[in-house]
Amino acid sequence: MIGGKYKSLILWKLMTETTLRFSQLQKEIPTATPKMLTQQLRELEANGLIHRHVYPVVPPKVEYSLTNFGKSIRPVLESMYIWGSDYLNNQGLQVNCSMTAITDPQ
Amino acid sequence: MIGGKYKSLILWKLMTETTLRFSQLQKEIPTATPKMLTQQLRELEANGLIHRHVYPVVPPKVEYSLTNFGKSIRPVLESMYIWGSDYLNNQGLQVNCSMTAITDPQ
DNA sequence: CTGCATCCTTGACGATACTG
DNA sequence: CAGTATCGTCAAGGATGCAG
Repeated sequence: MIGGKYKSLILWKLMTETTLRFSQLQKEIPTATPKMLTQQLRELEANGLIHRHVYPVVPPKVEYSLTNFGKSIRPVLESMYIWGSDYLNNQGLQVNCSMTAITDPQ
Repeated sequence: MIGGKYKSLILWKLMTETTLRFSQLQKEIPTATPKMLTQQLRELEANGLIHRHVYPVVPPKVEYSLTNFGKSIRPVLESMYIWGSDYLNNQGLQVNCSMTAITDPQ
């Protein structure tokens, strides 16, 4: 369920923003191609973690938000974030909250 | 750093057992081939999460244990375990603490 | 703007056999 | 007992182009 490369980051962004458009997610996660972003968003939706709201307008507008089930994993992501922050601080590094900081550099 | 398929499970086993031999880990994680188990153990060691103690005896005896750094991720694994358990309970399922329960069935 | 279709590369992982 | 060596597969992910 959390197998994808960007899923945890998507969820993390949605934790703090409550609602995000597709283009906003692209800016937040520039390393993810549109294809991958779409794919992982659909999988998160299929697993009931996020909700996809399509506005029937031109140009298209789609907003993503967490479901209650999605919100339930907040403690997990928080503990991961805390652990990662502590680790970086011990290394004398800054937490920049981007891909390179939250995810694994290895 | 936690990219491998069995790493979180290895760490989890070491959390409760404090020290485990290679053969014990094989029994605990039967789906992992010796090759994969070795590989992931070496990576965890390289990342400073576990310690590998080799006894110079015949037949060989190797024990694995958590380093202090490895112990520091306990809160992360615990929150994941709690979240997973809650989810399974809501589904009316039992927690069996094996691969299929802790990791993602998807 | 928000995707989908297609092709391609890569490396994680599995299977099997062998060893000090 | 605790691995190593080799080969093979397969699917995740990237690049690019097109579309409603």
